[in-house]
Amino acid sequence: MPELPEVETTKRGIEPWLKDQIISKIIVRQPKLRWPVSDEIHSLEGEKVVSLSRRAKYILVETAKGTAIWHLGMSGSLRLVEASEDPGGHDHIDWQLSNGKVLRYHDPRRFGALLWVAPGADSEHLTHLGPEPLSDAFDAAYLFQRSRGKSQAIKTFIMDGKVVVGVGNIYANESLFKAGIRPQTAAGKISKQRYERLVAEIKTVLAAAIEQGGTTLRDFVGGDGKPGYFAQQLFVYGRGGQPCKFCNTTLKEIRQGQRATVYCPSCQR
DNA sequence: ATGCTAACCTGCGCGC
DNA sequence: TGCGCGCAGGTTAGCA
Repeated sequence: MPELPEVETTKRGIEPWLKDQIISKIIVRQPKLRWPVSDEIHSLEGEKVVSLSRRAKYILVETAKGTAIWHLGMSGSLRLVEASEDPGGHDHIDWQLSNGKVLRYHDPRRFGALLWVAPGADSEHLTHLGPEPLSDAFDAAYLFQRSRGKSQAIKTFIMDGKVVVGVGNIYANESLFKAGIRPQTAAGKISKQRYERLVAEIKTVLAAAIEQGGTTLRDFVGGDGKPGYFAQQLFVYGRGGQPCKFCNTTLKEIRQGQRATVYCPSCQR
């Protein structure tokens, strides 16, 4: 479930409990995630957590003996639990901490990952990523330039992590609605002016969702175990066949690259 | 190079 | 009540 706001919320939620703590022990009950969990992850045992950071939808936990990189996939969550709390189904990984707490990774679909990279090394997964959507590097000039000559639909274009990271299916739908752009439009045919609007809406929508702790759909919980409250503010995602909140036109639902796209045929041109 | 499809995996809701 | 089908927040490999 996690999109960028959920990942950022998770990172902020667990950071105070992890930073400067010693990782006493790492228990991997199920190593078969998106990529197998390497045995080298155990080199973090006994190490102090120096810092946490986020790049795209990855959470990086740095120690002197290497960096752990979490990805939550579609259904993953990370939260702090008491050591006395028994693991349940799909609780694949525990990090026992020196403060007595346990960082517990839960992921029914196992599309997530826990990677280990050596100190000072770069992960292959992070090296070819586009700019962060909330950074100054992501602007209309950049998107306009990157999109010239592309016949690809604007929606799949902005969901491509090599173009810009962190724009998942929910926020791609929402920002295209707010920008008034039809999702099927070829990226290469969109004017600089319309990209100005789109970039502004992507930044606004993501920032607002982070502010409110992410979007809760089915089972997401942030690092503190509390759900987010953005879901009721969605204009199009999950609302196919229902009336547009602006103009009352029936929202249309189509598929683009096996993902649901919902848009307003009247507001989005 | 570009852009689309299938695949990874489990759970849930819906229609019958 | 139970069963089968379709769908779900992401990402990558492979193919035309």
